[in-house]
Amino acid sequence: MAEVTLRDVARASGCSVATVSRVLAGTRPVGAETARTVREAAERLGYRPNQVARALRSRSTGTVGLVLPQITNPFFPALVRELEHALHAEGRAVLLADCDDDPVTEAARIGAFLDRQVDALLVIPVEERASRNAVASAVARVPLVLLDRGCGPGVADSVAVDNAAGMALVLEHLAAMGRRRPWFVGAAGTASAAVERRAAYEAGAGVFGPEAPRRRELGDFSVEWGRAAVDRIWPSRPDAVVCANDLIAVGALQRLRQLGADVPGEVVVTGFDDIPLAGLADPALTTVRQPVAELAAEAAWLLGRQPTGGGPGSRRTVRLAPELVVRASTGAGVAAK
Amino acid sequence: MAEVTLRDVARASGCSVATVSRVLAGTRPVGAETARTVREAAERLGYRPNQVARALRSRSTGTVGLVLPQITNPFFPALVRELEHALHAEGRAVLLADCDDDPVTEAARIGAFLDRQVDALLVIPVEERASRNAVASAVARVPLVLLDRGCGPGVADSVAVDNAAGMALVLEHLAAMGRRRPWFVGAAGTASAAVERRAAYEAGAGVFGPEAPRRRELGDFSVEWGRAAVDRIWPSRPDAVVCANDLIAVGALQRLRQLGADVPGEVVVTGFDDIPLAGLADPALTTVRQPVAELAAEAAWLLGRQPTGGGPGSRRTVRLAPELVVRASTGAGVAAK
DNA sequence: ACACGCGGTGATAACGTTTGCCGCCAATTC
DNA sequence: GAATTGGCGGCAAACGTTATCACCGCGTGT
Repeated sequence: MAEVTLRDVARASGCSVATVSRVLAGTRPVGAETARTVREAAERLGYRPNQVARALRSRSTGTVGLVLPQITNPFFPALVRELEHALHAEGRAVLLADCDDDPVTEAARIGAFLDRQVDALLVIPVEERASRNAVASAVARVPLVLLDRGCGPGVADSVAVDNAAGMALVLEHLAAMGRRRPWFVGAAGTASAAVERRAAYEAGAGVFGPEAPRRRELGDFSVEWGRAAVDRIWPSRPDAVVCANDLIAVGALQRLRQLGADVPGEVVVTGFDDIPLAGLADPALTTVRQPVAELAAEAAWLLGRQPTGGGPGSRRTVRLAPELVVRASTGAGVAAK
Repeated sequence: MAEVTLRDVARASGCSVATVSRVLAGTRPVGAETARTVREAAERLGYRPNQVARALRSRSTGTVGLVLPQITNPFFPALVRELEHALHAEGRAVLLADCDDDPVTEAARIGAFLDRQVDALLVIPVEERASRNAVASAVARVPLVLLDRGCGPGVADSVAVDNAAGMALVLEHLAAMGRRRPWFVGAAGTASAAVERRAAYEAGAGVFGPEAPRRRELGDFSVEWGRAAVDRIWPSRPDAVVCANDLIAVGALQRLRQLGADVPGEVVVTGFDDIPLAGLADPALTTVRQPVAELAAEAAWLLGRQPTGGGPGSRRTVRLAPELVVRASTGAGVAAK
């Protein structure tokens, strides 16, 4: 009932440890008859290879560390799920670290994972600047890919949604619906999603007139901020509120309804990410869906094909195309009402 | 730049590997002067102990496997967060497995974790019956505690919220608000949360009259079911809809509003769990808050104090008290309106 | 016939730690 | 002054695997 080791199987099948290892790992050709005997003995004894010993010898743990800012951020669970599945499909296990949105904790967790000899790291950095050092030093030791958020240019490979394209989809949709006075509610700070989305708004809002790009309020990525922002912009009567993510949009929606505004008649609202909450809001939120499964698959793939501690020469940046999901908050089904 | 090992530190500090190991691990008294030299050398070379080697030798990986049905279930992220923090505080890393609500996957993941020599397992079982075998066989090899859901009596230690007490709080609240015709919308199936909550409703609804315990509809734990259930029960005009979890309640709330019902005036709605969504619903949902942090702390503690592969003698079952969170869906602040 | 190659196998040395055991030297005890 | 501690430190054996090397026998090419 204790631990069955290679030795035990070897003894039971009358051959050497080396041979047993070889037949079980299929690492080198071995006699058909011997193979059968060995496999049978292994089966009979219920042999399970000790992954720790295997890892020590082969210098590969079959483990990747997943480091993220806050698992409670509703965008992440779906991503984590897809990553877990993608990695498990390759036989790799996932070590999880929740950083509590703190760069110091993040650095500590990355270090701990390195000590545990993870084969690779998947990092969703907490911050653009504050995370850079930890990421940069980790990148020298294992394959690492950045997810969802960047960390400065040339630091590591990264895969994320094309925020600019997503925002462009939103603006295009608004223009097509005849909206004229959009207002942007975004997030301050240096996180790449925040920066890219507000830059894209500024770049694309010109079609609504020269003043449009300047109509923006910056706070953080929270429901509370969405509510507060509406209080500040509502007096100037926008006919569209473009939010930098779904949480902000949900807050905006709530406050607008409290103020008696007609959504989507008088003013429409859009989000970004398409978290589960978006479809549940009332009215359901028009938003930009991130291709979560593809993001995960791409990240996992990149991780595999990356030289350990590769030089700074060839950083890849993958940007995946998002998709506009039109729901009631911009008038879908309004005609039928 | 490569791997700095104990040997290197030993060479650099002019003493043996054994001594270095001892000063770094503090496992045995060692000369003050030697200790200083060694520590200095270790620091200078940037020595980091190889956890894999350590694990192989000491037969402890400092790793626990966390196995859950679906990370995308909005109740879990908060729990995962607390567990990760609690375990990390003890220096243990967390391997994560998402089972996609499938008992077969669950068994596979548990097996994989065992092969990886996890020190312990934390399992939120997918199903009461289907998960039993995998859990029972794992329990023989490592400390294991069941979380949130049970898995049959005597299989393993478990910690969960006191569902009966939570439901009692709800019924008490409804009675105090003068409600007379409650209706229960729950989940069929054998998951312990489903069973216990509906049993508690049946047991406690007697105060609303002899018919009350029988006024129930059973489906699953989803928003869609919440919507559908309302369509079935609304014709008989309940003045309270008691839901088995927040997702159901959110669906019910949506449908009731679509049907033009006045919530909370005409009919009140309650949920269970207090997921983030609950506070965001409109009207905000009265619900039963699970003590997530305490659940996690208790589970982590139990895990530590459990003999490896302990006999079936002494299974502990911890039930933590929930808390009623009263919000607008049962009329909080209504008087002020 | 001889050398050569090659499929199949066994010993054995790693991988980087922890730890049991033994020996050394100084300090204490009779 | 010799014997007995007891604190410190080194040697070497594990932990369970994989990888390297050598070996053995047999078929093949010249």
